Amino acid sequence: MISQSEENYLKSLYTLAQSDSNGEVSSMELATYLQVRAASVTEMLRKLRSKNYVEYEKYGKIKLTDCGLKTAVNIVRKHRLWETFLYEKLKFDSGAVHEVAEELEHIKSDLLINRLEEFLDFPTHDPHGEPIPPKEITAVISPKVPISRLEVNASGTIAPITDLSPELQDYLSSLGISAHQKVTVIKRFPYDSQTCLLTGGRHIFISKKLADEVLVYQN
Amino acid sequence: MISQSEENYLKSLYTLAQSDSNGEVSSMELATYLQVRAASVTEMLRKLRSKNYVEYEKYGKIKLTDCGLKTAVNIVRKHRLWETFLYEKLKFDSGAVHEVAEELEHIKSDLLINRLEEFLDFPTHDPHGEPIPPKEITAVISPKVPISRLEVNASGTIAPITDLSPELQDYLSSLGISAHQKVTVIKRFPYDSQTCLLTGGRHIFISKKLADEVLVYQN
DNA sequence: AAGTAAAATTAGTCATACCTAATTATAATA
DNA sequence: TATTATAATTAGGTATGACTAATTTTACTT
Repeated sequence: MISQSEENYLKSLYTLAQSDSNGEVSSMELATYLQVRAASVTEMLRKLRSKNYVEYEKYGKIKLTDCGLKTAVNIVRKHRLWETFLYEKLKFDSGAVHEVAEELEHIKSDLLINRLEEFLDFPTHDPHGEPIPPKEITAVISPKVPISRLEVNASGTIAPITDLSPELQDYLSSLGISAHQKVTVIKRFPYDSQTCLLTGGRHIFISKKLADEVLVYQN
Repeated sequence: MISQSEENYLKSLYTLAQSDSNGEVSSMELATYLQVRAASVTEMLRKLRSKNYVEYEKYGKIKLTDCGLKTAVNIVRKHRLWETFLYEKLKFDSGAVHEVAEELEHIKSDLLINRLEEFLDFPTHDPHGEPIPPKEITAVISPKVPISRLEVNASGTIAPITDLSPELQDYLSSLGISAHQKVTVIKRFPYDSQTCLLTGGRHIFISKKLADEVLVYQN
């Protein structure tokens, strides 16, 4: 899981490379921009390298990897969509949107940002006139597993349930379970394999039979 | 500045006290609810006490102070307003709103949450039917100071500028400065007291004359 | 080519927020 | 009342992400 700090470093790396003439970013530039010390930058670069977000050798050039670039662009995309929301819908002054968007950009939900984009009617530019990068075409088909296959303490996101029987859909909805919802397995009782889930701040108990039917994306 | 964890503890304390018959919350209950160990709860309680959010003696009862209660209610308010937004505007399933609202509730901007409430047309209940607490009547008149009085590294939020001359308002807007905007003093040059501000990710230089005129709320 | 200033790195420290293991206090029960 | 189980606390440890101070490397200048 990428941290807020890591995201900020990646975004800054990307932003600075864009505005710099040569496209190269130094540690000092990063440190000044992020208002931290050079030593902190060095440490973070080592971590980002270990996670395959940047390439660099010590005293050498800093370069985003493909993965780092994708991640950075995605944060910029989120930032600009939130700025647009604040300006267009909440009537913020254009000067005031940045600060709040700095926080909102770190909210981790693809569904959220895609729905927000749709809600804003697919804007192409933010209030400052900067272009909003398009959605990453993630043709990654994440494998689905039944809840019964999730281990205790593991989490998953409920997959669309439209291909289940209407009875089952009703039952799930009455239990308070719906698509896109994050669930965590709290406990499984050996006696009858009853599963206790934590979701939406509540505990829900489901039978083995149901847990075999409902699929989740593992996270 | 209150941290995200501190906010979560306060909110949980409030929520558990509401649902419990006696209104008393034990450390173990908190630990289970927050999915942390009892030792972590003890530590956090000591910290919250030192910040005057809770009252308690060791091995004694836990009780929110006035300030702790206000803070907790405010987080619940933000949570429920965000849930309403996700459900009403972004067409989230009601089961899926909680998880994302758990993150959104920690965004620190009074302006944001008040504008969101207005945008949603002052809803009284969230998608689960829970009441949305009203805005805290904070008759606290925060003192305003001119930017020239902010020390280096200090931050402030630009106060409404409508009582300045139209010329000055134009000038500020051309510099990219508007009300509600957060600014940080990066540097002040002794020679002419020119001030360098960081705002919206950009550096802006303003004269002593201007810095004397523009007022900020200190944060 | 040598000297120096700036940039980058390393080593060691601190605060936050979690953890485990061991201990102490409280509450329930025989 | 003595025992015992549960709850709460303390002590000590980990990872993150910042810091300062000291050192090393690079790059510029003469």
